[in-house]
Amino acid sequence: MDLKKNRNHPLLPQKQGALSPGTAVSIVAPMARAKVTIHDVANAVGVHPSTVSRVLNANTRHMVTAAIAQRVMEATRALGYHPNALAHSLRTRRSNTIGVLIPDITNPVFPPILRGIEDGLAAAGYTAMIANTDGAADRANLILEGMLARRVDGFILATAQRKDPSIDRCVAEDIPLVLINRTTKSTGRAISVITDDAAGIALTVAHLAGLGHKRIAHIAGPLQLSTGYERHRGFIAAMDSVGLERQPALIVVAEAFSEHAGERAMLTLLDRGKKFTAVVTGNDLLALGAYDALNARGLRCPQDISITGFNDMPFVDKVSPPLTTVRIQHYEMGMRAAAAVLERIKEPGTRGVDVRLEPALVVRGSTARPA
Amino acid sequence: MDLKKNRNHPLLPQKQGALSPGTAVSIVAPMARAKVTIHDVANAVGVHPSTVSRVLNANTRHMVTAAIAQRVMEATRALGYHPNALAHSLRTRRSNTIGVLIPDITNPVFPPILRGIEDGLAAAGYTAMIANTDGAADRANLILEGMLARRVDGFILATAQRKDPSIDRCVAEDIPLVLINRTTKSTGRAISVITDDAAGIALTVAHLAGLGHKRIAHIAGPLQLSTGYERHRGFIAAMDSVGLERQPALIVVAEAFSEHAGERAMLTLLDRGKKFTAVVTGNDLLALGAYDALNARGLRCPQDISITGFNDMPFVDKVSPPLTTVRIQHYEMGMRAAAAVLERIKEPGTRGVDVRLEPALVVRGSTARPA
DNA sequence: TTGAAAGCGCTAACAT
DNA sequence: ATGTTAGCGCTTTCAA
Repeated sequence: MDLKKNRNHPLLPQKQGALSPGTAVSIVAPMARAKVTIHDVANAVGVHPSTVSRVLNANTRHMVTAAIAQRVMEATRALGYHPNALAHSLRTRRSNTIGVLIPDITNPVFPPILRGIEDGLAAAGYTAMIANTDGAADRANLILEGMLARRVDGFILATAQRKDPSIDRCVAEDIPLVLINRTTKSTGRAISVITDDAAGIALTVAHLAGLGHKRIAHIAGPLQLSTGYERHRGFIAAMDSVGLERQPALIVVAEAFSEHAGERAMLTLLDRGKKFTAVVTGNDLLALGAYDALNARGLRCPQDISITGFNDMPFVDKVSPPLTTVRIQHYEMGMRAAAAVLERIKEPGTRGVDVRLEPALVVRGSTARPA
Repeated sequence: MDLKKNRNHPLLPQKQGALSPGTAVSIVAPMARAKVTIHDVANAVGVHPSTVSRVLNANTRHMVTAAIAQRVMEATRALGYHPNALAHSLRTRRSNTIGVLIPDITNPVFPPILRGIEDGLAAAGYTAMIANTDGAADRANLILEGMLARRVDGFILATAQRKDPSIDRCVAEDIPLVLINRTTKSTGRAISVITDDAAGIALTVAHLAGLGHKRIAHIAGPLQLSTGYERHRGFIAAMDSVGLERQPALIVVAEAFSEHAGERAMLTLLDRGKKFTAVVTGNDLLALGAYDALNARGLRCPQDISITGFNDMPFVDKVSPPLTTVRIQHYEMGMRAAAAVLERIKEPGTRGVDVRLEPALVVRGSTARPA
């Protein structure tokens, strides 16, 4: 508080503020503290603050004499000047920050996606502000408001529901918005960066059919999520296309993309009594849960039942048995999403183009010929 | 740009700014856009901006008449007012944001820690700003500067080296600082929230000794990290304390806490030719790498060699064989760290107290009696 | 090429 | 209880 007085009298014996607090701590304290502003730099050099500002800004630096620019730069270093991004953003209306919403960072699919986003953003001088929604709409809204208040320049949402009010909120706010991994029913002006989910599932069905499986079950993810929906749709289409009969009794929709839900779904499947030799699950977590159910029932994978996952999340090659799954381009997806928001920020007029990444089948130990 | 004119004439036929851009897009555009400020709310209600500010601020709300407060709140909603956190922070010098530096979010130990941090922070109205350093000091510094510029109110660092210049930087800046998971040599005014690493390792050594192992090897993490250092130190102390002879040839220091480094270290150990029946590794990633090495050499775990990890990171119970490891309190650690920064922000005078969490042994399938 | 002046949106003394 | 005033630290016309 007494520091501001200091700022008004730059000629007074410096460090006043740092020393006054009293306690012995001030001795231990390095110089630091005294917040030095563009103002201080200005009259250290003997120029006007606006000149300093010009020097500090890459695209206005050219309008100031090299000699002066030099002295300004020296002064910033000498005084230990550090720009205040808050003031900068307030004035320029750009925060160089992108809000990123994910369901839960604890889900292993997201870390690589986030790395892609962060790296893509960082390359352009932008920063990600990440938050977990736990799939709760009200929490998502709260977070959204907070980020809007912090004036993020755009959003990347990994939380999209097929019908999603918070997306409408962003669209209404007319702020650059990209949907990642999941998409929504009518994207409006939001653009999306996703995987071709149906194609991915088709890969697993073809693989299983090739192995000789006839009775293939499906544990679908929640259908209000585009991933759950598309993979389910893809399963049906693929079964038809390889000419396998699909039985309603062999399809169960899990209530979440989680291990626990996967286990329960598998148990349900088993309890229905209909015979099957393989199950295509909506993602790796579901598949891992299915493993647990199998163990609980004394069945073996792949000897008794083959299982496939989706995502190829980290360490899924290390579980027992190693999971046959669909590899998606996590990191690339993050990078593309970053590029997309950045581009929408630069060209607010344009619509932007949706990206659909190709998945690939990774065959491991959880699938085999039926007994 | 033309929007600001609009703001100065709140009585003019609204939406001017939104329409003027020309293109057909303006028709599609919802109302939004026109950034409404405290000012607009003020003269919609017919009061002074500062009154509106008082209403909006929880701790000044009591100084304004209930009736007026009511009308103000209605106006904010009617006009679609949303606070500008940037302006708020600039004025109050508090951003309600904490900078969080981690080595790499892709390392499965961190997500649960981050959740703890985020949840702890969110409960107090604070937000985490996360970034990955990849263990690179220069990258860390860049990020640090960026966050300092954004005026974060404090830092939580999971990146501490035992000797760490960026920590000195923060201390010099006199900004609340807490070290998490790892700590540093002389913490100065930084406080740390860590696990009792030596005690954790002692648990594994005792377990192995109890199983009858005599010749126990150790794959240590990098010794410039407190975790690597303390666990290594703990291993030596524990071996002495259970009365087992330790052979220098049975200790190898991995160059990183990674699977790859673990694999190489295990290979080195095997190549040295000294017999051993068990190996205590510095963390789970190292242990998983050791698995790979064993497989490559045609050895089996635990029949030929028992292996222990450290961290009990997610899914390590699902690998084959399920890993015996030391469980640390990831989430709790995050929570405590959040609480610690928050407290240091509230009481800048106090030193704060270091936290050392107790680890627990989790016995699974990777350890057994020696052959 | 540089300086002056105004203001981004908000809060906090200080008056009244 | 409310209004006045003066900034927070920066950028950006507009003049000179």
